[in-house]
Amino acid sequence: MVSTTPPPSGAAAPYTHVKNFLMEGLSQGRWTPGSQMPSESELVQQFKVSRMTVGRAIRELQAESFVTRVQGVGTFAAHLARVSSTLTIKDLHEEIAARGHQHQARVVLSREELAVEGLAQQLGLPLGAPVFHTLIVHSENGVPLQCEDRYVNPACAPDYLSVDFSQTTPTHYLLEVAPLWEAQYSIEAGPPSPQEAELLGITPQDPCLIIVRRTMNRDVPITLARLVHPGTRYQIQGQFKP
Amino acid sequence: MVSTTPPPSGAAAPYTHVKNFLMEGLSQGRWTPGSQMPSESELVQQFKVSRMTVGRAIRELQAESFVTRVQGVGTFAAHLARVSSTLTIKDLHEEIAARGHQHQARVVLSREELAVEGLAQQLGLPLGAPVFHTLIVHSENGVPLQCEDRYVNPACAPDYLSVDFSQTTPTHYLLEVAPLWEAQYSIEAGPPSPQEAELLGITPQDPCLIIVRRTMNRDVPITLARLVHPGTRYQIQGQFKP
DNA sequence: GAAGTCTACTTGTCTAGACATGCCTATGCA
DNA sequence: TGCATAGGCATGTCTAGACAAGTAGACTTC
Repeated sequence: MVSTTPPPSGAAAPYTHVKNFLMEGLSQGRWTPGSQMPSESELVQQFKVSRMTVGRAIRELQAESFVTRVQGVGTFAAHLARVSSTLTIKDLHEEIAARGHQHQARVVLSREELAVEGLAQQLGLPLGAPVFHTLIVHSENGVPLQCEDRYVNPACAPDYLSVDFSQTTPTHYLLEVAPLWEAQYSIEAGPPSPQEAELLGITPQDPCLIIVRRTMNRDVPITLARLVHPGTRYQIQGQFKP
Repeated sequence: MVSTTPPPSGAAAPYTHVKNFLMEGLSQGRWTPGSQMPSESELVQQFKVSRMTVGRAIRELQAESFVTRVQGVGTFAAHLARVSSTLTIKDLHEEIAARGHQHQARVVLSREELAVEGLAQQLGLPLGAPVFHTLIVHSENGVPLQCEDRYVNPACAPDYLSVDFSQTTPTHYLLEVAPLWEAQYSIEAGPPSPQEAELLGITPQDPCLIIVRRTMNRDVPITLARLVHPGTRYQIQGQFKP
């Protein structure tokens, strides 16, 4: 028993053994969606571990929504019919930096404006209230990648207009001001506006990937952003699990 | 006896108290990203609970990526600079049904083909191996919404071609055959092919939202799908938290 | 001064048992 | 037959202590 090499599979923590056993069974259809899975005490006997250990394995599967549990009844294989899943969006600056490329930001516009009707509603402000408005073009190695048209609630970031956005991104700054938030987004394909086309160096006929995102901190809207990307130069990539 | 029973007025489990305390501090900037947070033993003393209880609270925050932990060093407020987050994709059929609308599927093509080079590689099959190929147009109340061009690994779904896809969707069927999977995707904006334009009733100049998705079950590729949506009629919506 | 060693602290994990809560069913009584 | 109750079982949660493993700083030795 003088094994110097820690075997990655054999010497794993007991709770991962239980978890893997359950995951395997789920992936092989051993427990079909909705059917009852082994109880904690059965797994305790089978794996010769304590109930806390089994409980942790199952609870993690529950958090990943592979199983559902009902107190007093049991644990059941989850219905995975819905394809709702998680996928990932990265901050543009980091994405470019991760590729080892140069990120440039050109601030086209940065001023205070008065909110018109739809905007005021989206930001939860009265009609005609002052809002901050920036328009920034982000480039990778000199090639325009994103046109960022953003409105910001002044109450959440009073110093927003005095930030040098050629050094940092609005997203990054706003994350510091309000670190925790939720966002609603929509992703669609469409043509750029004439101004956006000019800023991105494309024609108004070129298809663009457009993300509209509204960010809120505890029901208080922080910012509303329209991100326009040339379809030929940008795509969202990632992976997800059910 | 006094300490074990949670007071009926407090009503929440102790580990949620700890978790809420930490969450509040994070949301109020009490611990800035990267700074060290209280150790488990400090929280044990502060909340007068056992280490398991504190550990569970912190571990859940870690799973939600609010904190990062390093063995032997401590727990730290996570850098939320990356906007990597979860967003949701729903099954098209359910999405339409949820709106109370009618979903129709027209099977344009359903046959076995021989894999050409790029396709064979993507599906992990030898060159010239048989693959299943379907081309289906999905409509909402008669309006084409999606052109689904899909290749399927026959080993994973031998009966794929005999399924009536005017009744169910390939996604739904494949979920039953192989309930657990991972997927890689890319989302981009681009023009449709001439055939896709005709099937969708649009012109080849209209911008489209194109999702390319490869689904795998434990490194075994199941299916490769190209989903083309008219930009004016379809958008991905959802919400996420950091 | 550089290299190795010791120690304190932190997270990672497990145990064995306990009480509480919720659900189902069998039993007993009217 | 109808209803109330008591078990049985499953999950939900907590405790107090234990050992392992990794890190950083202080200390000792060369």
